[in-house]
Amino acid sequence: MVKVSGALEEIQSSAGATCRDILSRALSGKKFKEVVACKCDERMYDLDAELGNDCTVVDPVPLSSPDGLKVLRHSAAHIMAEAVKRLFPSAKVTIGPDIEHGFYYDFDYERPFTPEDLEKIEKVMAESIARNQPFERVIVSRQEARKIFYELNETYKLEILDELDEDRLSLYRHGDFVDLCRGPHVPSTSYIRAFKLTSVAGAYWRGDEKRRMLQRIYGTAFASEKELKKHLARLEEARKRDHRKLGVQLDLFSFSEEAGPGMPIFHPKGALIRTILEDFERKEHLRRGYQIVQGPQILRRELWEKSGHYENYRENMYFTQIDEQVYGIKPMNCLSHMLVYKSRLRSYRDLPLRYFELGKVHRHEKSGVLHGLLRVREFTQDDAHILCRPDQLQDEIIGVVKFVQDVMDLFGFDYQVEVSTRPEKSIGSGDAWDKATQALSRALDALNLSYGICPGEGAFYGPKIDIKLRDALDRQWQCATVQCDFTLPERFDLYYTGEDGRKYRPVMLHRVILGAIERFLGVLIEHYGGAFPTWLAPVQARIMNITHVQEEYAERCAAALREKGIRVDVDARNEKLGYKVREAQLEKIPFILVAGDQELEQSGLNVRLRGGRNLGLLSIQEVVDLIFQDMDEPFKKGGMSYRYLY
RNA sequence: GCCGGGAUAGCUCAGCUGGCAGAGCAGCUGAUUCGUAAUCAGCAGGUCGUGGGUUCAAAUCCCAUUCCCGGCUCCA
Repeated sequence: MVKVSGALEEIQSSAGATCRDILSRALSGKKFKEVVACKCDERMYDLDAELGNDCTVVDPVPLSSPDGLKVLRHSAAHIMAEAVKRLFPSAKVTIGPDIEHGFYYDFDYERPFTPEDLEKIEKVMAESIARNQPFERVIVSRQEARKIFYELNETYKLEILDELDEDRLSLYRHGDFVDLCRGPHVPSTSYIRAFKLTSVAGAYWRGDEKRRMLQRIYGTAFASEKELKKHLARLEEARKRDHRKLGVQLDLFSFSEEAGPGMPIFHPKGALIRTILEDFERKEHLRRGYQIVQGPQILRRELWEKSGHYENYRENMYFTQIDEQVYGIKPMNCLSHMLVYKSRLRSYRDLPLRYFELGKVHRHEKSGVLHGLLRVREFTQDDAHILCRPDQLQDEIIGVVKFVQDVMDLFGFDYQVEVSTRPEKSIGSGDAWDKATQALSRALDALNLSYGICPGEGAFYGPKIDIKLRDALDRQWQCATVQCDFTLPERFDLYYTGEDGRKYRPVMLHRVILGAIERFLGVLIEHYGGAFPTWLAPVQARIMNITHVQEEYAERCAAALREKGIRVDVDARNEKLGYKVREAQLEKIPFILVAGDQELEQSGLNVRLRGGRNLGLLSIQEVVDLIFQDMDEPFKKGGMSYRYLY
């Protein structure tokens, strides 16, 4: 007997029965039509796969489920490959997986594909879908597979074959296209009801920049035309939240070809926002037992040699020479923090020492990776180095992660946590790595955070925790990070005197909370869609008069609010109220305060919130209280507080 | 760094196979004094990213270059 999820009765299964047999009996015709594959014990199978004897519960995989979409998109990738081979027979196929919002397939072809090629490919795909060709799974021996792909001159497939361990391999065939593939696939091509090819891009074979560059075609597919349209509309919406666009619209920052790529220029409003963020950070770090330090912007080359940066990081560094002496412009802040530690003898009683610096760093990033504020060449890190005794490491990591948690809650971010373990090229003893890695994951466990593991992704000097945020287009960006370091204390010969009077090596953590202020601000702009919470809004309130009669009153009100520390301006232009309101809305100012005759008479202001809600006439004091209350609101959850006058 | 695409007024964009560089918004001036997302009129604004070439003639075609965009690699 087999149980089918979502069906009432158990189904009698016989030897050789396929998923299709079981599911078609268990589900209504309408429901069954939507099923593209089936799942048993978390493994997906083709609808026409035979059901193993040990399978007792079968989950149908409907088209529009996450798993169904994966199957659908992967199948669409095969259909795209078929179309490409038909149009460009000498193109060689490589791999074509489904990805988060669609699929891609990489081809090796003598010339790059053009947008016009994409249209042609789409057309041929539509034909293939209209023919409703079945996807057929064929199991062959390694020998047979080699023969097939050798005859097709699919050299990349032969390379993949050589790396597989299995003796029996599965191929999928539809029409005259065959591909080495694990599956599963939709039963036939007409299951692809809505698809679109979105872009072409170069991609290295096997992701290795030393190997050949292939042509990658991206596309997406959905269970219905409606869902595809919805997806494209969502993308369109997301583009409106793009911080590069909002940065111009809200006059926050710019880039100048004359200044140089990756060098952000902050305009008054953008600079104000980052100043508020930075002040908040200074205050919050002091509250959490950090000490603010500050080092020089350029340091002698010899020091970078000592730290290992000159050997390992030189290509990313800027240098300058003065009087025969080469200086490196700092790409990281750790060096001067080491020097602060070394400036006197340290006792075990002094530890932990937490040195914090809003340090501006320069890194020569490759030109192709620059991306608005999210990837720049000059940026400011909210950087700290914690030096502690080994027995303090665990608590220190917990403290940092808790800090990250509080701050992410303050902004309302969803974030992803990853622990990266020892890479192949690394230094330090296995024991030290194990202990540090354990300390990291234990800290996350202690705070009930779920996390992924990235094996071998750690820094060469130690394991790390990365916290990643998503931008408007769902791309992930690393912001906070906690990294253990076994080398710098060694290289700088840091030590402290223990209880027994002997020398001991302190343990060191590098950590950032926001990461880079520039990147964080970029993500923040997209997160809020430019509508900053009141505590961060560069202009918190705008007072507007209706006719020139109230102009002086409006100015008087503004002075009163400014006196309380509220960032307010006055729009006294000779324009209609509707016009001024519209502009303030577009500037996403949290409070619109109207001063008309009534307000003048009653010594108050009429309050309209950013969302459009109108609170009516309030006294000046009530307006002040309202704005303060709104500024404090986000801090309540994390037990933090912040109020600053500008 | 690599592959592809792009750059026209402050912003958003039109300008077809080479033939006088345009619109809306913003700006300035004037009129209008108005109650919650755009009042009307006029004016001004461009080395068509930069450099070279082809041509009687280049925003348009070719080459180089800078920067931007989408990916790859890398990373806060």
